[in-house]
Amino acid sequence: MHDHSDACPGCAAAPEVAFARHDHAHCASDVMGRAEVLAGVQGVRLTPVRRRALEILLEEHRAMGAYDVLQRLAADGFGNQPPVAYRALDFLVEQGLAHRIQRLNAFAACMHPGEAHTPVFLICTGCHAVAEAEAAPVRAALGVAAEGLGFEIDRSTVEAAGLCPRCRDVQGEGAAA
Amino acid sequence: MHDHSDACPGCAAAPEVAFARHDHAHCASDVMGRAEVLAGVQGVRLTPVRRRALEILLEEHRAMGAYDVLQRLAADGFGNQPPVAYRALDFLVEQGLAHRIQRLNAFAACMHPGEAHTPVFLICTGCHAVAEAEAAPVRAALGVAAEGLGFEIDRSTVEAAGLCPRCRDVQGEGAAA
DNA sequence: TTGTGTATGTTATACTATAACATGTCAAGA
DNA sequence: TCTTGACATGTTATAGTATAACATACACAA
Repeated sequence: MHDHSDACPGCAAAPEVAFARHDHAHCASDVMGRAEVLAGVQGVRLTPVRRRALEILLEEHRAMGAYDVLQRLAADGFGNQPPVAYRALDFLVEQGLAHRIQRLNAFAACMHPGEAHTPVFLICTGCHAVAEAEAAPVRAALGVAAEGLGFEIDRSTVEAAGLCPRCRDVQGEGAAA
Repeated sequence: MHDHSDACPGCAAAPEVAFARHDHAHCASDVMGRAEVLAGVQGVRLTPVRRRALEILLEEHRAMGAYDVLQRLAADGFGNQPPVAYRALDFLVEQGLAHRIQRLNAFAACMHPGEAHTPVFLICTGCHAVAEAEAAPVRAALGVAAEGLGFEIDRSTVEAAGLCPRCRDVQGEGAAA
């Protein structure tokens, strides 16, 4: 587990600790702060329900279904009908503050808000953590493949399911025992 | 539009015509033939409902929702409850005869059965055609990104939405006019 | 023929998502 | 101040996607 002094070198800034144990609360507050700033810059409003939805995603640090988020929001006094959650989540996705994980029909907080990216997602099937990985080389390869067919890419989804370092170790121990 | 003599140089074998007009019926029967052989080799049964589901996907040459397939199956005298379609489609996916397109909650026939692959999908938002593109370089890049985080990839999904050559041309004309 | 495994059919239900409309909030301009 | 308009939230209702559970049928081997 790494510790923090001033700037958070955690999951938001350093991909190599995405799956490592760390003071995620710090990362979360760091991301929240950046979200505030971004919303101001982009001229959109990070209203209570939207802010809370983002906090929930950050607290969980994993992909959550819209109905899971809804339940949490309702518990906090917000509406408890599906559109409440979907609207907040759609807003976050539009503003680049959250991502939709197609494979899971779920949403996860963006750990790099403001860096205008479409990341590659690594989804751990053991602990359901989701990390964002370096996407540029993958996109480049994808672009080449598409170009060969005369296809013009607009948006793309790259998601990998597998085991994060910790879950892999645990499984290894289990198999060894 | 290319024509065929004996072996089909069409969409199954030549990615560069995936989006080109061609005698898809030929490709379809070619793929069906290979599916028959594969089923035999793998010791599984390509039963009437499974075979018909694959034919439907091949005829359409695009990603279809399970309920669309179900409707077609029911019209052909098979059961008309969701599990009928899902079971047939799941079977096809398991055997590598079809692919699931996460982004669309839909299924498409595999154009390269037996080549044990997890392709990259190019989904045209204009005509809804789906092509399978060269995946190796993309996977390699993805593997590198995952390795950097100590993540072990099991399965991955790579899907790009955009415009196929024909739809791009049509749109270009529209914009020019 | 009788069991065993697999496939199919059916009912019911769970999960995911959005359309449509009512109400509320807030700031800019008359 | 009032009004207006844009945006946000809340609610009802429904559409779309997927699976659990159980009953029936069929094929093949013992």
